[in-house]
Amino acid sequence: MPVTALRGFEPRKTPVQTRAAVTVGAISEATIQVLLKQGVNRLTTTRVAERAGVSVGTLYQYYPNKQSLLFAVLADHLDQVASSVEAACGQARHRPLADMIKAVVEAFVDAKMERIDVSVALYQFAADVGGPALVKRLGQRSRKALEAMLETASDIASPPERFAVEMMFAAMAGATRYVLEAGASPAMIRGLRQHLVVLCQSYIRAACHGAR
Amino acid sequence: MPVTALRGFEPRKTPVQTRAAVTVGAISEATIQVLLKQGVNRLTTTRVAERAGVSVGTLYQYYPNKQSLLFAVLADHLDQVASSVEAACGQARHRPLADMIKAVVEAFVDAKMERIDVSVALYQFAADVGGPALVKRLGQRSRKALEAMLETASDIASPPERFAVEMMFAAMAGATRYVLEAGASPAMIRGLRQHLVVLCQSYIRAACHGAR
Amino acid sequence: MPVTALRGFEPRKTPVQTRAAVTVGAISEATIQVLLKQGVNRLTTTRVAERAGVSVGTLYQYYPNKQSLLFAVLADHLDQVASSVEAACGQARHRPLADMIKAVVEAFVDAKMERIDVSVALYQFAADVGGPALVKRLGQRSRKALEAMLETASDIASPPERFAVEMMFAAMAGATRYVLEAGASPAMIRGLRQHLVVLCQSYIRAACHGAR
Amino acid sequence: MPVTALRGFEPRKTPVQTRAAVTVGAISEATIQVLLKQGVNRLTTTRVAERAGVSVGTLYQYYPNKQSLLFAVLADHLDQVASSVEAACGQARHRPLADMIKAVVEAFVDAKMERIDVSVALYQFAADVGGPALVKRLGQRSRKALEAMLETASDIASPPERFAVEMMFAAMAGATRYVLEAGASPAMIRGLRQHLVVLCQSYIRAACHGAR
DNA sequence: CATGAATGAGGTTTCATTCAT
DNA sequence: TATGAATGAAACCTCATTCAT
Repeated sequence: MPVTALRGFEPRKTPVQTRAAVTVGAISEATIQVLLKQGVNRLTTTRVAERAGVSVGTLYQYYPNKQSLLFAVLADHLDQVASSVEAACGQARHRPLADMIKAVVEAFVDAKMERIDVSVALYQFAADVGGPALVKRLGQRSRKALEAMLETASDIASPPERFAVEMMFAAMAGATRYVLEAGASPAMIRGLRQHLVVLCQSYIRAACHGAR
Repeated sequence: MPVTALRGFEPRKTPVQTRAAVTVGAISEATIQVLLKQGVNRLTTTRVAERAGVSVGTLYQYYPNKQSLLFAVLADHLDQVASSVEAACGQARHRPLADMIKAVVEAFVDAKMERIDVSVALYQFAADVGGPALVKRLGQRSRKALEAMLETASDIASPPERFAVEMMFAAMAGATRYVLEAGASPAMIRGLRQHLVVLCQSYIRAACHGAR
Repeated sequence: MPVTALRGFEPRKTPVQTRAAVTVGAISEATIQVLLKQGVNRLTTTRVAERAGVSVGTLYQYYPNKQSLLFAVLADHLDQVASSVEAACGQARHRPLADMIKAVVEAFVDAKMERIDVSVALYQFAADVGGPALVKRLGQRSRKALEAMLETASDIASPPERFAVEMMFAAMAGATRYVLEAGASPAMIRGLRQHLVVLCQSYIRAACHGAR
Repeated sequence: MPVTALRGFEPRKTPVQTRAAVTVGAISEATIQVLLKQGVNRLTTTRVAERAGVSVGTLYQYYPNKQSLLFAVLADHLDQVASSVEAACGQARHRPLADMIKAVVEAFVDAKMERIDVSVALYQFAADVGGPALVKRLGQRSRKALEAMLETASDIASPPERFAVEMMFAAMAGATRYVLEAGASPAMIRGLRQHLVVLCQSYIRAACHGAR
């Protein structure tokens, strides 16, 4: 499904030359800036180009249309999150289950919170731009990393079933979104981080028992 | 805070005459129809009016702008969900914790799934229209109902803290959204329903222990 | 020219019954209020009716269209001004020229200033509504009164020619408009009143000499 | 005060390329054409663009909204008038008072009459568009030029006070407007030109005496 | 007579995208 | 290759006016 759902969003050309890479970076950053300062509704290609210091024409050299631009920015962000999760999974191998979950959940939350404003801003257009499909892709990537990690847990007989891992991810991502969109105070974010650990730990433990 | 966040979305006038009430209903229904058949991007006030069999002018007699129309539809939906949750909380009083959670989670999921298409469609514009604030409000309402119910649980010493209840709701709502947006198959929805029960039960149990 | 220019602006029916007269008065007053509080661009028939405490339908019972309403309000105002000028002309008969002019100019300015806000507000739509023709009519009326008065001046051989009288009126009305639209301070209005007397006196005196 | 009153009417960008300059000129001219042929009420941005041979979008590249377009046209016209007055003031230096006044008044009237249709048409919307503030600015500019000229009059002891100069301008502009809006015949315009000279001469002479 | 819901043409404005320079 | 002027479809929204109740 992602394959079709995501078609047509890829950027137009890969920046091989340095100048091009700089331009693409500037456009990407400008998109986020405009999004933060003006909101989705005032996010226009012209404004992005202006802020990036290039002309609209140039923007369209790198992105075939507006959607592809937004898609790229969102994909970038989710990529970073996925990488964080994968890294955490890699480092937590062979440790007890509780430690594993803690490490992964905290990595996820921290990755999201590193730039709270951006995370929140991206929710605004995710739906328009293939966001769900991208998130699903992120979910799959994370699930695989989680599964690989859980295989190595030092204190469980059998790992939880695939669906449970996906559920855990869904709960983690969903609850985070909920809290962020509710206008997260720093205290709430701390609370989220702690409670999400407990939530995921207890769920996965229950899911392992159930799987026996 | 919702108070300010939601300002300006209220409908324009309350229909006093019968004819007017019919009109408002038709517009509301038409909005959902257009949303389902054409998607958010093709949802224009003109099209909605057309489908409702009234003129645009009439639409604007009842809704000051497009946002307020979408807001009303979303608010309606969330209201129904909140009512389901509250009803379930009311009926599950004085039962053991596990039963309570099961009842509430299933009520929530079932309310969302009653019209899956609508639920999914609403996510598309929720962010534009004060959705987060509305969802937060729904969260508060549900939390209160949950707390009142949990007070009466027959098998726990002390109820979980407020934040835990909110977390549970966040996880429930967030995971549901994730699954729905991923393009839920009937099998997945069944899985969601079952697993969400386990997830919430184990989390709340853990949260109660932690609270001791 | 006024005859054709003004056709179609007359109100629909003359209020013979008391209730009707009250309604018409309320609508008229409401028009001015809306004009003052919301500006020409927000002056709609619905809003006027609302403020007047009647329904739009009722408004249209008395005025065939929006223009006729505005026309009536403007005509009313100009009528009051014309009456003031005529009264002043009547009272100043058989006095020396300078006194005459003084009396008339002051009557004119005072009539305009009695409700400065209204005077200024009316300029806003005068052009759309046959204002110039109405003003011309006012000019003719005033000219006749002035001529009749000047005939009786105790200290001039021959009265000024018709055109000169009209010019005087034009200068008086025009300068007043200029000052009001420039955002008249009380000091400026006092200045206007005094200087306009001098201006008209010296002009008419010159015009009489020239006429000899 | 004009500074604030005029805010928001400035054009959007200055044409740098030749093509752009041509476009702006065409739009400006088209505005006048539409105004003359169709009247204010039928003056729409779409029609103006059409007549100018460009798309609406192009119009909005140069003028942020309809008002700013009308404002620009009005400002242009008033600028020409002001320039005429200034030029006349410059040329009439060191001449006797009567000559000065004659020169200035005739310059003013002639500037206005050069394109009577345009002058009259502009009155139609001046009020909506910051006209009064603009006219006030014109008044100030003219007053300064007049004062500088009057300083050099060969036959008066002391120049008239500031307010008198402003009054003269107000009377001149106001009377002209009155005559034009009354539907000036050529004969009336000749009359206006002559009488306005007398009016201003006699008034200023009186004002100088009064100032002694 | 009064009401006010309904009408719908038409106005203003935006913005993704193109293409001549 | 970069530029940015131009495009124009299409969106939102208003408001004078009518007419069934």
